[in-house]
Amino acid sequence: MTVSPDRPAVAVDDLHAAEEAVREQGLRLTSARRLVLQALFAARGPVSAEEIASGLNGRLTASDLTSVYRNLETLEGVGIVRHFHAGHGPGRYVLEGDREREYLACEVCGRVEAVPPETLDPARKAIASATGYAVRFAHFPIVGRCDDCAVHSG
Amino acid sequence: MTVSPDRPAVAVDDLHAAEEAVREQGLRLTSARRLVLQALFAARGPVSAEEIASGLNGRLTASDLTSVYRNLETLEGVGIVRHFHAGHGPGRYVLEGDREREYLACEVCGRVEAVPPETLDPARKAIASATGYAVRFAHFPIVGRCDDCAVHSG
DNA sequence: ATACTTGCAAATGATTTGCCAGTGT
DNA sequence: ACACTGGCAAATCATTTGCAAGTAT
Repeated sequence: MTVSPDRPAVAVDDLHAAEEAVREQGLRLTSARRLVLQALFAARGPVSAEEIASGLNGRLTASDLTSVYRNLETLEGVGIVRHFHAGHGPGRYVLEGDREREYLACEVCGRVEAVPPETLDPARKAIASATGYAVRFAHFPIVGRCDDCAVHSG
Repeated sequence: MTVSPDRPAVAVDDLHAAEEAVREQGLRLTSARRLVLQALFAARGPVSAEEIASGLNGRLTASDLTSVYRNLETLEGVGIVRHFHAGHGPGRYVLEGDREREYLACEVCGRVEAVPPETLDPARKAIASATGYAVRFAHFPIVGRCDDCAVHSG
């Protein structure tokens, strides 16, 4: 598939719930796995695999980048993690518990902001009636110009 | 910038017009450059740098991949070419003359379809009033489930 | 003539794969 | 015990960069 297929999202509210979800899949709860989860909870927002592996730049225990990638993939399989691409550069990973957040990226200033899903429901509705597509602005952000940048240019 | 900045688009209708546009920028019209333009016109849709370099799989003269990348970048600077990402995998390049087309990608079956901009104007309007963003669905497609796939699954 | 370009090799960045040793259950 | 994992090296994919040789203007 070209884009990440839809998986049933599993919203977990804390580290403990996440560990439960992992166990429920018959997966082992290893330290590397736990570290990835900890980082995701500590980050409070989208982070790259690299950032997780570095322990969020030293704030947490560092771990092996390969394992981080493998665990992120596993956790996406479980449904508690998701990733998206905000432009060129590494993918950004988030907990599904940051539920349904969708992203807006400004093509001028580069800012990426998250909005709750309700914000985009009208747009979703408009797209559905125009094209038949049930949209999720999850894997890619919506790209445009933010207020500020629209004002300061053509 | 995280995403490709907005450039004034220059819609060219044929190879000749494209070559004029290149000349007008004081750029040289080399055979490698011309080959890239030819491929873009022959393709009638999004193509990867690799596909262009292969001469659209043998239908045209092949050329060096590095030069293709360099020329695509140059042509994006001129404003007659643009690229977007339909998912993981290589970027896809299109002529701006395929003016303002925007893309819808189905996350289930992987289909990517182009729609004319008017189709998405209502959605654009909805996003603008909800967020203040002036949206262009140009650098990334809109990801969702197409009609067919929505029917055959949850 | 000479600056812009090409083409090839090598580098880079992101991510994946192979493989064998390590460890949860 | 034994299959699931971790860690490290090496491979892969997309794209970029360095540089000497080529060529539009």
